[in-house]
Amino acid sequence: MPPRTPAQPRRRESSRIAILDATRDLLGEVPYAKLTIESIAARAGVGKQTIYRWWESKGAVVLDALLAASESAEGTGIELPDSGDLTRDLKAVLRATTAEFADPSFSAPIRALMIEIIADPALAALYQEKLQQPTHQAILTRLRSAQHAGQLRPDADLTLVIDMLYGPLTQRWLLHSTTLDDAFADALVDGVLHGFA
Amino acid sequence: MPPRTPAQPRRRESSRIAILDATRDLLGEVPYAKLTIESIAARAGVGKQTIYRWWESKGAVVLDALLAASESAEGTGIELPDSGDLTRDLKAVLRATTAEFADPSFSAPIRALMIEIIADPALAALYQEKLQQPTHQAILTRLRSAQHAGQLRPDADLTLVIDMLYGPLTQRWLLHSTTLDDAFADALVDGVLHGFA
Amino acid sequence: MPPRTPAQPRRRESSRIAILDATRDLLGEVPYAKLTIESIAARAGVGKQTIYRWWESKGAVVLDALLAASESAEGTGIELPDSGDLTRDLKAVLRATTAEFADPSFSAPIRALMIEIIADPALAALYQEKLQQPTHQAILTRLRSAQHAGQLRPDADLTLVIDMLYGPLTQRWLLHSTTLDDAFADALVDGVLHGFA
Amino acid sequence: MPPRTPAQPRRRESSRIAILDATRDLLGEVPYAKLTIESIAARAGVGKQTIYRWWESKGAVVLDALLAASESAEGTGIELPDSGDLTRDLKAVLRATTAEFADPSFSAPIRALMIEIIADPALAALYQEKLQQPTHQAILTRLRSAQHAGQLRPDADLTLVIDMLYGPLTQRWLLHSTTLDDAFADALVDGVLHGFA
DNA sequence: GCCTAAGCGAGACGGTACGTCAGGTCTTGCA
DNA sequence: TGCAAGACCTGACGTACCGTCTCGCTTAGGC
Repeated sequence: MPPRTPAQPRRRESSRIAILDATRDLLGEVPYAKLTIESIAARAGVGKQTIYRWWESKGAVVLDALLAASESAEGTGIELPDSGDLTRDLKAVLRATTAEFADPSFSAPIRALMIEIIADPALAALYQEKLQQPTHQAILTRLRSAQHAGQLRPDADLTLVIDMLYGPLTQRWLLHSTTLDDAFADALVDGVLHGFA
Repeated sequence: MPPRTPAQPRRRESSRIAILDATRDLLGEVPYAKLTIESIAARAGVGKQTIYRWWESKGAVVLDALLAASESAEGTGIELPDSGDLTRDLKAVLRATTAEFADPSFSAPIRALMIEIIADPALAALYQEKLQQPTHQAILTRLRSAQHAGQLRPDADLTLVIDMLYGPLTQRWLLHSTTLDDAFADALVDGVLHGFA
Repeated sequence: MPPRTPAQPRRRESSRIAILDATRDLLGEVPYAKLTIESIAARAGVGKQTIYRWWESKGAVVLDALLAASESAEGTGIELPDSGDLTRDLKAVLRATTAEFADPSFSAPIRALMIEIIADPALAALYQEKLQQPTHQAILTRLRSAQHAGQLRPDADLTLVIDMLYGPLTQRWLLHSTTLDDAFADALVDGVLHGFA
Repeated sequence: MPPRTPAQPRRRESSRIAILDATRDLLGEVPYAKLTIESIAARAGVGKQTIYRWWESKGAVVLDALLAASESAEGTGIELPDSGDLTRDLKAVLRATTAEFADPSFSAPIRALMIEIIADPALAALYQEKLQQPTHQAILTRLRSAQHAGQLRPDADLTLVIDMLYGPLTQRWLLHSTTLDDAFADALVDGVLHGFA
């Protein structure tokens, strides 16, 4: 007797997409507190159970929605500019991030995700693996290139560098600081690269 | 008719304290999502209306609860050690913060507050003024002293320094990163003070 | 110190009435299977919880709705005609019951209640006490009068007589028998009074 | 090409039996409200669709389940005792019915069926034809024999007699009356045969 | 020291969303 | 092609809290 196929669940792709689309739409329309499972299901034309069947929490849906968006946006992968001048390149990247944070249609969904992540370690792990890691990889590549070019100390902890670049930025953004602008991005890059002592 | 006295609110102090105590207790016992106004009122032996009368939101109650705790803890004010060696002093401070973050009974309430702040700019402003500012003031004092001693460049943006010290730390903590230890604190201080270029 | 009043629940009468009215209205409009707690609450302009707070089950609501209707209808109490001729009086009463059973607006609610009662002994007890007992009382009075007049045997078990009058009637009605008419009512009365041997 | 067989439904007998068995089992185990199509399908190891394909409603399944049970029990047909004494024979029959009603494993399924019947005229017709009619036939036979023997009036409406015997009994049983015992059965038979006037 | 208005505990209320359950339909392989 | 398995949309379930409201009670000023 042939091994019976374990009846793998025949998930309906159209529903999956409708749910993620609805989530993204709603994130742009209503304050996050109003983003309910019911509203997602209604907008997607889907039963609530279908959401509960495939996602563990609302945060997981939001993460997936953002993931789908970023994947369709990137295509193959992200790459940082490499002009040979590390300072200039990093400033460009951080300024871009700053601009994204300033645009609610971009930042609102991520802010929503952050709220879920902070309250849910499991989701945080998923976030790091799926969303953060690709970005970090791209920056790492650029930093290594700078290391080879002698623009960064050979023993520099590149992970730490990344955190020192993004930590303060994210911090100010999450806390609704008004002083999150290009000047700050520039000063941050300078500070990281030259130190203060 | 005599001029009516302006009827200044006769708030009951014992209820205020009971509410803040109950909030702090519950933050240590249940996951933040389970911290409801009703549970606070029940635990405090207080009517719900009494909470709604005096606080604008659950976040405001949480902020007040933490405020009350920190005030009773500090007494007059915080002061950083000043051994003359800035590096050593900052490492000590960041290691202490790291330790606090590692202790759930300490960090859970702040994490809860962060969730509220991220979703509510008004609360964020209150947080910066009431809770963050005193701490930052203390660090600023220490940094200025270091500037005078020539251990920090005279033109250093001290606010930026603070963000570069705390941003990465907070970031890792909020995202449940496992690599948040003394070594990281030390490397962070070294990175900020010496730069990587 | 005076004994503290035990804070008896301050139930809102207007809601109670709105719920019972809505229940009765719906029983006349939709098939019983569609009578949901949610539809009652919506029609009554009331939160679901208000129903769950004061009634144990949907059946209890239905019973109360019928009770309220019958109370407002009767006023003080029911009384059977007493023409001196028991046969004639009983036939009149059973024919009236037959007519009620034939009118859906009358019988649909009771049919609904029966469904609940059959599945719930507790509700059955309530039904007997609150709805059935008054009717039976009235018939009992008439039967006793007939006993005194010598139209019924002195040792007749009047409760049994009532069941023999109403049991077959109800039975046919519940089972949707088509042969439930005045002729049946008449024959039933004759049968009960004279027997078949 | 051979003439295509006209695709008569190839119903799987084993599934039919499994469904009826599962229904009967569950009726004895769980309160009727918990008897769902899903639970039947799961217990029978059958897809829900198979039930929907062959039965119109849950009530129809229940009816079939009881039908199957009674058929297997009886064999060819039921017959009442005929001792020559109608009173004695009827009392024996009604006492037996009373005993059945008192045994939940016997009466629970019928009670369930009653609930469905009361709400569904179509099912009621089926019930009368398939389950009730055979029993009534048997009683009719016995009553006719009594008529010939002069123990019943020649003009007695035997259908009415049956209803007068079973109506009160069923009534009390459905309404969970506690006073449903042998004494009641006996008094009922006496009442039907001799009347109360 | 009494009077009176406010704060207060309690908790009912109209709502919204939760997460679950079952209904009845549809789809996908297996037999 | 009948069937098991189970995903799917639908809609109701009973619960938890929301923020508002109404009750008496208590309690602190102002007379």
